[in-house]
Amino acid sequence: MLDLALIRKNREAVEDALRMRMDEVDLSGLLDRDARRRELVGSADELKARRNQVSAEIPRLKKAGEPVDTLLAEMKDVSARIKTMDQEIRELDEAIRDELARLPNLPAPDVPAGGKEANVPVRSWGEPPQFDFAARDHVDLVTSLGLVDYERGVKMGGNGFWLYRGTGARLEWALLNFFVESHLADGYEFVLPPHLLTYECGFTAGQFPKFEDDVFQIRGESQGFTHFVLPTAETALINFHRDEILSEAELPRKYFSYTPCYRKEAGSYRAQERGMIRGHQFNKVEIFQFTAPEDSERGHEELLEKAERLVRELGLHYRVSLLAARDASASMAKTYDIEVWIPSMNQYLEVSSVSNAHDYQARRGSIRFRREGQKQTEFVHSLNASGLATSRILPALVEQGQQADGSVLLPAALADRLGADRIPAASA
RNA sequence: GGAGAGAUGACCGAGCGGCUUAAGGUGCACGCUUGGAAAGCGUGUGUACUCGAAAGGGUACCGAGGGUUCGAAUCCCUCUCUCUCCGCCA
Repeated sequence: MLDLALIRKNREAVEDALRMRMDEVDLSGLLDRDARRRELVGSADELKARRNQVSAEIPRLKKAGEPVDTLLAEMKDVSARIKTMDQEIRELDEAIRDELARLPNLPAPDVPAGGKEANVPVRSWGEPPQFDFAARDHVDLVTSLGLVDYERGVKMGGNGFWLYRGTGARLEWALLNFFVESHLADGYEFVLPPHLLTYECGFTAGQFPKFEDDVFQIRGESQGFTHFVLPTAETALINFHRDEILSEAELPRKYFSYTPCYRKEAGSYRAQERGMIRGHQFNKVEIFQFTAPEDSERGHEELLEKAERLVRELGLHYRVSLLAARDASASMAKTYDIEVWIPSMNQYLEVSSVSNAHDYQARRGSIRFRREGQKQTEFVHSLNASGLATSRILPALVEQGQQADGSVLLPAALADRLGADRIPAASA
């Protein structure tokens, strides 16, 4: 959510920034409603002050035996007018909040305009592996090695699901453990949140109202939308401190979660994205920070470095891009993507989005802090990053690590956990 | 799922139509006191909107929403949540 006071003061600048993300921007309706609302609040408050004053007067006059009939009549009228005004104020409040809630975040000053094509390469690490044999793709590899069972996964969950089995399940678990231990070592607090969340959680995250249809919704018999299944742990973690006021000394707060992530991905199936590149359920460890505004830039770089380090320690070739305004999530001011190389697709795919929301989510969820000695509260900044999602790491691992004999070499970080430095070729 | 109880400020807790500017206590902050501390005494102690350059006003908020009334924490209605007991269950 954007700051309405900022919009009032710098309408032109805000509209220009929004145009980087929206085709049509016109805030005049919003500002008209805001002006009308403030005018009404002023008049209604005056009438209420009068009412309070007279209400104190009446029992005094009665006690003194003075007549109060004219006052009572006046107050009856005053109360009726207040009621009408309050009603209109409520309607305006709702309209303003709704309109404000649908506006995306302002891109940070160093974010390039444009869509995907305008993304800026930041750096890359390693080299794409060269194969002197016929390299296989991840679907072929994980299936023949007995790591992932797509057919049985689909039998259980339908299209878009898979299951990990045997060594594949152990590999998946080892990856997640590797991530978890890395964040613990860096002093992040481990949080295992509910997976079914209330509407309010999705609103705070910036997921709702715009993207209500992207998540799996749980509906009650008559009350409609009661919960949704989290599409990322970010939607849970941002709500950790919702409606709280933190002290300056408590910042930054650093958390991480492991959860499966559930997404509808309706109509997004592409033949190229078969396997586990885009499914309805995948595993992810999410890292999160709440910081003071002046520290969020540093926190953002810290999260980027943490996520990158994980990919590096897995020995995977990757690159980092700064996303252009229209390629990043609408809630975020600035986002880096870490993309890992998938040889069979001849393409880099996102394994981590590292984002700084500035105060956009904090405003939606009223997450504030107070500086030492200050009375006024301020909104915190919120930052999130995958650290990491496994559903593209595993394909990258098996494809980049595959050997001529059909086995797959494992990086030390995983070999230690699995007690073997390679996955042997399928015996058949 | 059944039955009952409750929701008041950072916390505990009173209040049950105008004597409430939400009593009293605890905590916290500052001051007095002290060699230092404790105790004691004093003062202060929320969130938000709005007007204002500021100083400072005004308004709202006693779970949420609506109603009755000149006036509601207090009366009425609806909803939500929490707790206790019983049942079922991983």
